[in-house]
This record gives sequence, structure tokens and C-alpha cells, in this order.
Amino acid sequence: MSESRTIQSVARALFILEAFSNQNKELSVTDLSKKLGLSKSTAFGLINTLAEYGYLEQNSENSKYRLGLQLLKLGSLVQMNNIICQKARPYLEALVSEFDETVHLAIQRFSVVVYIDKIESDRTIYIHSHVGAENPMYCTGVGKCLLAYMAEGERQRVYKSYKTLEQRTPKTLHTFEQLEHDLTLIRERGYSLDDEEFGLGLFCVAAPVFNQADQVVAAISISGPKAHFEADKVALIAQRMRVISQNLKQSL
Amino acid sequence: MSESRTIQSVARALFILEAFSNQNKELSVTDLSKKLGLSKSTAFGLINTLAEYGYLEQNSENSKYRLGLQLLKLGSLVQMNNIICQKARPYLEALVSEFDETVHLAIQRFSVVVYIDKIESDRTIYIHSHVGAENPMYCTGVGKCLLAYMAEGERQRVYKSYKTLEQRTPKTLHTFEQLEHDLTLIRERGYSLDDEEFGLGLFCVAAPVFNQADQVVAAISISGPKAHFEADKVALIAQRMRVISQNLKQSL
DNA sequence: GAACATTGTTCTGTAATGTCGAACGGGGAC
DNA sequence: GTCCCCGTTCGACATTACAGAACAATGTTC
Repeated sequence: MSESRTIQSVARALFILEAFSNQNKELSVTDLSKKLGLSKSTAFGLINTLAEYGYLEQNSENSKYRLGLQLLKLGSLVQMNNIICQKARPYLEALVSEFDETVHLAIQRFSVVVYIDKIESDRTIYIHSHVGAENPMYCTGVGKCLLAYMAEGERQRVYKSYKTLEQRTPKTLHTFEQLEHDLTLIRERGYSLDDEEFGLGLFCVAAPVFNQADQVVAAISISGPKAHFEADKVALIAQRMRVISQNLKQSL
Repeated sequence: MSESRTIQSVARALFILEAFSNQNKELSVTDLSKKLGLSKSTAFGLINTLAEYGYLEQNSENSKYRLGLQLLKLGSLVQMNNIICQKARPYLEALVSEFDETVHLAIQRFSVVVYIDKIESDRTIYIHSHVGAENPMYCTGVGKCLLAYMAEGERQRVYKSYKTLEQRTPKTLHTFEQLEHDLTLIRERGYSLDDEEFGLGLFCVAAPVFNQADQVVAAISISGPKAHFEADKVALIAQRMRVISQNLKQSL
């Protein structure tokens, strides 16, 4: 839309926040000024403002900055305000306690999925997703679910945004024909499977979440090491998922 | 410190984010411009910038704005980067599953406690705290724990920031003598109790979390309806808490 | 159904504001 | 002690964000 009226200093401040990551937990003024191509004093002004209001915090030992607690507050506010999160939480908890695998709740945003809730199982270690993280749609359980049930026109727009379907593993569906075929399958049985398409050794069962108008608004998934997912267990999970999907529809 | 170099437009943008709350999930441009005393066009520019980068989202139905998913991402990043959260999580989970009451992890920030993690029990409904939320120190289990073990000088500074100790319930410790007495008690037994001091019907057991240098860095608590906390159960909880406190010290 | 009110959004001139470069001051490393 | 590097402050310039009015698009009222 109107990228016209974006306020420079605000945008720069937001870039500063986004410069932080798991790899860069702490950044100095000079780090940030280089990263954004700003003068040190400009960066300092922005950083100082963010710090003043709790969006950044300064480590008193090395005087570097890290993300502040204010973001925790706002982040959890987002989650609480999200009606889908609220309604789905109990079902996610039930899934974890029944199957002891990590569960996710995800929604679509542009051409990717965003995880909006997650409960980890104790016994899985190698899923390093997190709330707020983004992943491609074509190779994840939740993503394929959302693709399968979204409006045709919108799916085409998502497709356009993919130049190619990067083959993350040998099993990744990397042509649009394969993908479309899988989506049909998903619609037929009401749930999606990700059999090492996103990562080797990773298995995932996902199901769509509809609102009362029958539009997909989210997807839930349960994922873990492939070894844990024998055929009959998958069938059981799928059945549970379908029930959850139906129950959730009533309340959305 | 230097409140001097705060950049106006950035500060205003942050105020916009902070205008949202549980009561105000969605706000319009005019709402926000009035709330901040800005012209509509100024507010629009700021809002538009925030929306551009995912910090706000526009509801396509009523064209109002709400907090965006980018905040979810950053918020969860804060939590992940926080070493205390990471280390304490498993213990919190163990507490929930053993006692089936809501647990919190909190740290001090200026003169208040901030909850940095929380796991809810199914059976409690009336604790409406949330991650990122702030509460006073003198009348909460975690707050008193932190007060009890912090450096004398810092405690005095916190005291100074309290004009009076607002008596939230008849049981709230509302004089500094009462409070100091309780803090001594806490140090003696190694845990704190909040017996309807914060809210009627609410009981809470909390314990300090130390780093290896023996400084309090956080506190954990388990809280719920007073009726659930009989004397022998409290004793058991306190014992568990002490063990957790010791174990955590090793890893911090 | 037309007049109205109210909203989000665009436009434009103005001056306040954010920007940069340079300089300051403090803390380690050697 | 001397160096270097970093966070922080200063000052001058012009870029940038600001307010107010105008516009377009909704929804409301009679």
C-alpha cells in the first residue's frame, strides 16, 4: 500500500529492534550503527529512546544493548488478544499431555506461516521453532493445511511469491504438481502430513482451524521425531485433530 | 539518565504501541491521535510506519488497528534470550504438574516485579496476571522475596519510591515495620508467603532464585485460591521450592 | 435516498527536529 | 603511562516530520 508515509526515524528504530536475534542477543551502538548504515550518533539517539521506554536494556557490564522487557509485555498482549490463541490453548494442552509431542498453533501471514503459540514436549529437543517465528508454507504441516483450504485466488498469489520450491530435504515436495496433489489429499482426509519435508527426521501431523464462516484461520500441528509416529498413532492423532477442529469452529 | 536525547517521533510511536491494552484491543487513528494529543495526520504517519513493519495490523473490517505479530516475535525472543527463563522453565513445569497451581517467574525492574514466565493451572481461573505484567513488590510473594534478599541500599531506594503502602486488602502489610518484619522472617525460612495480601482469597508461596554470586536475580512462585493451601501442603511446597532454588543457583 | 457526520488517508508549506561529523571522556589492553 | 576503542555529547545544517485543511469512502439519520 502506501509505503509513502513511513517516518524515517521510526522505521530506523524498528530496524534496530529487528537487528537482534538468537545469534545477536547483545549489540553495541557501533554494531548497530554499522548494521544499519547510520552514524553512531544517530544510532545512539534511536537506541537511547528505545532504552528509555524499556524496549532495549543496557547491560551494565559491557554497556551493550539487548531487547527489553517492554517487548515481553506487548508480545504477550498480542497473544492474549488473539481470540484463536485463547480458544485453542486448552486443546493444545490436551494434545501435549496425550501424545507428549510438541504442538504448534500457526496462522498465515503473507506467504509464510507464523507460529502464534507453542507447547513443547519434554522429550523432543530438535524442534527449534518459537512463537513469532516464520516458516515457508509449502513444506510444513501447518503451511500445507492453510494452503489446502485457503481461497483459490489467494493460493495463486502465494504461489507467485515463490520463485522455486526450495528442496530442503530429498522428500520436500518441490514441484507445484506434487504440492497440488498433496493439497487435494489433505482436503480429502481433513489433515496434513509432513514426512521429513521440512527437515530430516521430522514428522508432523496438522489440521486446519476454521471459523464459523468456514474460512481457515489457523492450523494446529503436532510434531516430533519420525520414529515416534507409527501409522496407527498417526491415525489416532488425526482423529483427535479432527474433533478439535470441529470443536474450535463452534467458538470462532 | 539522559532523557535529553530522546527522539520525538520514536517516542510517540512507542506510546502508540503502549496505548493498546486488554481493554483497548483495537484503536482507530482518531482514538490514538486524541489519546496522544497529536494531529490525525501525525498519528497516521506513525501508525502507518508501525503497520508497515508488522508492529500494528489493520482490521480490514472496521479499519481499526491492533498490535501486530512482529511484537510476538520480539517478545518471544526476549524470553528465549533470557537465561533465567531458560533454566527455570523445567522447574516451573515440574511444580505445575505436581501441585496443579499456577506458577510464575518474576524479576525486579525498578520498583516493581515483572513476570517473565507463567504456566497456568487448569483449575485456577482468577489469577489474571500475564507475562510482561507488573505488580508492586511489597504485597506479592515474588516481590517480597526479591525485597528480602536484595542489597540493603537498593531496598531503601525501592522504599523511597513508595509514598505509602497501599492497603489492597485488610491483610496487606501496610507499614514499613510490618514489611521489614516479614522480610526478616522470609530470610530466616528461605521462602515468602502471601496470605491474601495482594488480593482476597489469593495465596502464594514464593522462593528466591540466586546466581552463583549469591545475588537474587528472580523469584518463583506458586499461587492459587487460599483454600488449596493447607499448612502441610505449604510446607511441602516450600521444601520443593528450596530445592529448586538450590538447583537453579548451580546453573546461573 | 439524499444530506450529514465521521472515518481513514493525502497534500503542502513551514520550522522544528533528527541527522551527521567531530570532539569528549572513560575503560581496558598492552 | 600510552594507546585505542567505545559510548556519549555537542553544534550547525537541512532534511524530515509536523499540523491543518482538503479528500474520499463509509455508515448514519431523517
